[in-house]
This record gives sequence, structure tokens and C-alpha cells, in this order.
Amino acid sequence: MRLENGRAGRAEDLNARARIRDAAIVLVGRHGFGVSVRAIAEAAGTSAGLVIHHFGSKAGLRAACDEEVLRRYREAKTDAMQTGASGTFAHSFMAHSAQVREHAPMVAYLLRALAEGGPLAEEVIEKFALETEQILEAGVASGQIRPSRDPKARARYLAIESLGGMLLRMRPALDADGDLGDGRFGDALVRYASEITLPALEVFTEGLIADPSFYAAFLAKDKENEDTENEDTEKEAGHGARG
Amino acid sequence: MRLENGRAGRAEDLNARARIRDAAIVLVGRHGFGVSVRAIAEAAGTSAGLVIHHFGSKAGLRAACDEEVLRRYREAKTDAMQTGASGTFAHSFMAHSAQVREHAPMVAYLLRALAEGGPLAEEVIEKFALETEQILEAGVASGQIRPSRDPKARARYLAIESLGGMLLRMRPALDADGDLGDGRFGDALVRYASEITLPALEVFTEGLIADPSFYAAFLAKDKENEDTENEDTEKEAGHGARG
DNA sequence: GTCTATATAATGATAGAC
DNA sequence: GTCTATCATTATATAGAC
Repeated sequence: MRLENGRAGRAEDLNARARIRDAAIVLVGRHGFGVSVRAIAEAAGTSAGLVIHHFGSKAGLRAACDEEVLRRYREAKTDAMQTGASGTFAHSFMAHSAQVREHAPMVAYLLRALAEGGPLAEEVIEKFALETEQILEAGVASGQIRPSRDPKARARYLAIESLGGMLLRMRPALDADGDLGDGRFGDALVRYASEITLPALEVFTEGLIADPSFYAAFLAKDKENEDTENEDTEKEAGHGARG
Repeated sequence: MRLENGRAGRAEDLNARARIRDAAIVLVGRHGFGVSVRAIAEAAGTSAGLVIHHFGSKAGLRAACDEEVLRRYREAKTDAMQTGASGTFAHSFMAHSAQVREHAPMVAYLLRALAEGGPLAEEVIEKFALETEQILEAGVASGQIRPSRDPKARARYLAIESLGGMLLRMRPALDADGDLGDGRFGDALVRYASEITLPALEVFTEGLIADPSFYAAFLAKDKENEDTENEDTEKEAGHGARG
């Protein structure tokens, strides 16, 4: 009873069920997951009872929204990849998408999901990490990106910091207590992206730490740990809290 | 009626008011701000009525918690600075603090506040940006850190990404539906810190982008924008969504 | 200061008419 | 499929006894 729709065609998708789901995505983006079923029903022009009738429960509605948002994310990603280089880093992709009126609610919902945690958040984080890894791999092959001692760990680190920074910075702009927060959020995201572009490029191009002995010291300590761990494999893995 | 206590001595701070406030900090860290006044009262060994009596409302209680958490943050920061180099980057400071049993609830509450947004979140972000700027400035003076074209913007960028990455990654570990989530959270934070140390040091020491023309192109475009903005100062600042 | 009892409002979910 | 009416629960906050 749950998944048979949703993956169906997009044509006859303007029925009440889809209207409720779309209204929920918009309202969650604006006010968070605490928004009431009644408010969603009102925004969709129906009744609270119908919402439950279609989705079983509020959790069921959320699951349907998660699924739809993930679908739109993939769609937006494809668009961005074809359009230009907007799909490379988290903030540039998100800023690009948020400006497309159709994709803006998806971006807002996604940020709410990241702030709250849950399956959708985990899935998007994994997607970003993987996509970053592939992009960096291509960059290394073409000589634009420096090779890494551990490409997977580097990509994961960069993806999480990029996504997290955007979440932290854009989180306040989500709250639309004001009248019409329609294009304002997209604008704020673009402003953020333009704010960090130059410092990020500077750090990534010129580096930040001048003294290479820091890195060398940690590399040596890491190798040392690996060796001792190979000796007594069973012992509780205590990487320790250093520095 | 509100602030006269709280900054008072720590000795006679074990009355019911302080007990309620401390219980609230712990429970908010574990379950978020949606936790009920009743649950807080029960954890403090008192009644819901007394909570309202002391703090006026749930919002009043949160304000008191915010204030106390900020006080503990400053305290932990001072400790960390004196102890060693644990105060330098967000994750290392947080990981260090979360392992101190006394400071762990403060760190969890802080992450909840960052995820939710609000005055405390803004204040902590500003503090981190400023502290990062000062640390980097000292590093530049001693030759360990590379100088920047825009030190303030670079510090802000690094602070937000570091804090945001930690928030994104540690957010799921906060939920303590399980039995006793006491030391587990601190351990998870330490694990995260050790996960990102090597990739971060690699990127910061060796850089990420091999081709310097990327950065150069954006620098040129930025200068161009500055010039046109100097011509017509009034025009709506359209930095534009590039890339 | 602290408690119990209660007022009041809002929530998610159900039942049944149409 | 859709609605209205309602239930049961839970929430914050109040009132007043002690």
C-alpha cells in the first residue's frame, strides 16, 4: 500500500496525495519537521483526515517526502552536471539549485533533514562523499587535483566539511517567519557561496600550513599505531585523543 | 528576577533551580529541545510546576541553559588552552572537552543549539571564527601558517567548515535512545577527530588544487566586480551565481 | 520553595457520513 | 476519495494548599 505510487509517472501526479506531499515539503523546509499535519492539510487545500488517510501517519508522510526529495535531488544533480560545473562542490550545486524555483523547496527540506538527522541525511551525505571522490579522481587523472595518500578519506572529509559548513551557515536563513521567504533563501545561499569561494580557493591552491613537520609527525604516529595494532589485533582500538 | 543568579558563586549552586537547569542541559543534549518540562522535572527530582515557578516558562529555562552552557564553554576553552594545543581547531577542542565528564553535556547541548539555530549558536560561531583568526594570526607571525590575502575571511571560512563538519557528522551520535549514552558520545567525537586529522593535514599542508589558474581566474573576476561596483555604487549588489 | 490538581490548547489519529 | 466531528494524548502553564 505504500510504495506502489511515487515512482509512477509524473503526469497524473497532481492529485490530492501529491499536493499534500508537495505542500509538506515546502512547509517542512520553512518551519521544520515540527510543522503540524493540520497546517500541511490547509496549505494543500484539504483536510487533516485526508492526510492520514493517504499516508497512514505523519511518519508515513515524512517517508514519502524523503523519497520525493531524494528523487528531486537526483534530478537536480543531473541538470546541474549537464549545465556546467555547478555540480562539483556542495555549496555551488546547492546554490545553483536553490535559484531554480522548482528545486528550492528540495534544498530547504534537505537542509532540515541534515540538521535533524535520519535516513535521508545519511543517504545524501554518502552520495556527496562518493560524488566528491569521483570528481577528485577525475581531477587527479587530468592533473588539476593533487593526488592523495588516501583518496577516499580525503573526499569524505571534504564532502562533510563542505556540506556541514553550508548547513551551519544557511540554517538560520531557513526560518521564514517573515511573509514570503520564497526567493530569499536562494539568494542567501548564493551569497554564502560567493563569500567562501575565494578563501576556499586560496587554501586549496596555496595550502594553509607552511610547516610540513606537523603532517609528517602525525603520519609517523599513525604508522606507529598501525604497527602496534597489527601486533595485538584484539585490544580495544584506542586511537587516543591527541592534540 | 532572571539573571541575578547564574553568575553567582558555584558553591551554593546545588539548589533546585540549578538542579533543574543542569538536568535540562543533559536532557536537551540527549533528546533535543523538544524534550518536555515534565521529563526535565522528573530528572531533576522535582515537579513540573516548580520548573515554571523558577524560570517563568520553557523559553525562560532555555535562556538560562544557554547562558550556563556559554559559561561552561568559556571555562572549558580556558582549560583546553592551558592544557595544550587542544584549543586550536573545533574538532580537537570539542573532542577533548567531550571526554571530560564534566564538560560532555555542554558539548552535546552546544551541538543541539547549532543544529537548531538561535542566539547561542550565532554567538558560538562568532567566537570560533574570532578565535581561529587569532590562532592563525599567531601562526603566520611564527611562520607556521601561510599568510592570507584576506585573513578574516579565511578564518571565518575555516571555522564554519570545521564546526559544521563536526555538527553534520556527530549529530546522529547525540540521540541516546539506548540505555546509557554517557561516555559513548565523547568516544564518537574522539573517533571523528582522529578520522579527519590525516586528510585535513594533508590538504592543509600539500594543498588540493594543483592548477593555480582556477584561483587566479576567480581573483581576476573578483577584482573586476569590485571595479564595476566602485563605478555604480548604488546598483543592487549582484555578485552572481557563477560556478 | 515546593507540591498537587487543574485549566487550556494543540497534537496525531479514528470513525463514519457522503 | 474526501469531508466533519471527535477521541485520546500530551504539552505548557496556572492556582492554590502547605
